[in-house]
Amino acid sequence: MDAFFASVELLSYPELRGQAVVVGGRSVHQPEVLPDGSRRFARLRDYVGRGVITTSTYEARALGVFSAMGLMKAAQLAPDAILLPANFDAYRHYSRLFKAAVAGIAPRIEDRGIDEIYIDLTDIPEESVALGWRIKQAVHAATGLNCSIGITPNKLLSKICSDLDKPNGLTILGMDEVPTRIWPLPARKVNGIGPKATEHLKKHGIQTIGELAATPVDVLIRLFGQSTGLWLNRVAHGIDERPLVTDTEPKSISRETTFERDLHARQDKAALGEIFTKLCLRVADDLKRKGYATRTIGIKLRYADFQAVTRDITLPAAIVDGMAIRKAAGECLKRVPLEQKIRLLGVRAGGLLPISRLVDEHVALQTELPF
DNA sequence: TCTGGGGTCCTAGGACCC
DNA sequence: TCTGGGGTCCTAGGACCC
Repeated sequence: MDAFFASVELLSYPELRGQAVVVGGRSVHQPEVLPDGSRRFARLRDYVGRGVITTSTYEARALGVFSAMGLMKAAQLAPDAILLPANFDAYRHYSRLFKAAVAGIAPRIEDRGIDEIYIDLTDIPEESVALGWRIKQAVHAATGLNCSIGITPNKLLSKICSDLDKPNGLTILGMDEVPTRIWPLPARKVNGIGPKATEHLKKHGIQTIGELAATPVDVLIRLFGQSTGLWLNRVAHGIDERPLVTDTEPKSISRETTFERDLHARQDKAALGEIFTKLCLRVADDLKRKGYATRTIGIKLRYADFQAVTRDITLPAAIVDGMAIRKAAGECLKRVPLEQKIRLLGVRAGGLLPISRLVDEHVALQTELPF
């Protein structure tokens, strides 16, 4: 989906179309409705506090303001940009709508988060351009939103191609076009090559996917290790045999929060304790709502210097209860240094077991009892 | 007042078991 | 007077993605 969060907001605030708009920050900058019915919006320059941009419109991107950028920094680049708070319930609603619209045409879908999917079009007997536009029109009819699509032989190439013609793009690519259309692109465009790998490649004179393809595989293995080296060689040639995955069980459920100001374990003990308990109860609530029990509880701290540490503990039996989570998380907390001030605290539940299966095992156990 | 929140996957070492 | 070879589980950290 194109600039998904911002585009959903524009459905509510059509007068902002064509302007630099960003979504992010803490939710204290709701638009104000004036007596004449018009709305007054917060500007980036008015924002004070921690937070990042989650989405910016293409007009804001033109000013150098992108996702994950700190709001204070973005305010320096685009002080007049409109700032809207995130409204996740609305985004989840439109996410369901667009996925349902696609499923009406092509039911084999892999979820890749709130605003992305892979679609298996293998068995749909329709020419790709027509099919692509039919999907885009169905999505627009259901949501009023635009998306960008790449139709290619595999997930790797489709992901790259979906990005080539944004916004409202449709790119179709065959294997024979990899040298002409993929090789000129920066290696960073490959899903899985992030900032670190990009830097590493650059140090060895590799900038484009073509240069990566031209690098002997044994060189890549020497630089990146066996598995990453082989993988880099394959993706550079456009090869990707990963299947579409239509249903997956979650592996972990977590909640974390960054404080308005850094807190200290001793000076702010009461405040931290309250936040900690709240996080545990929220995780418990999420578990219950989604129907999972957990056997591994973990915590995460981020110190004032942005260094993060994690600790976790695996219990002999699965739990769901909030206070049991709090107790296990408390054990983890004892193993972490607390001299430095803290900016973030998080609680995670791993080793998830669907409660239905847990009950089944319990029943099975009972029926096996000899007495 | 730089740097959110929710995830997945991988690596690597140590414990432990057969 | 020299210490195997698998396998799994647990823990911590880090890269990466949306």
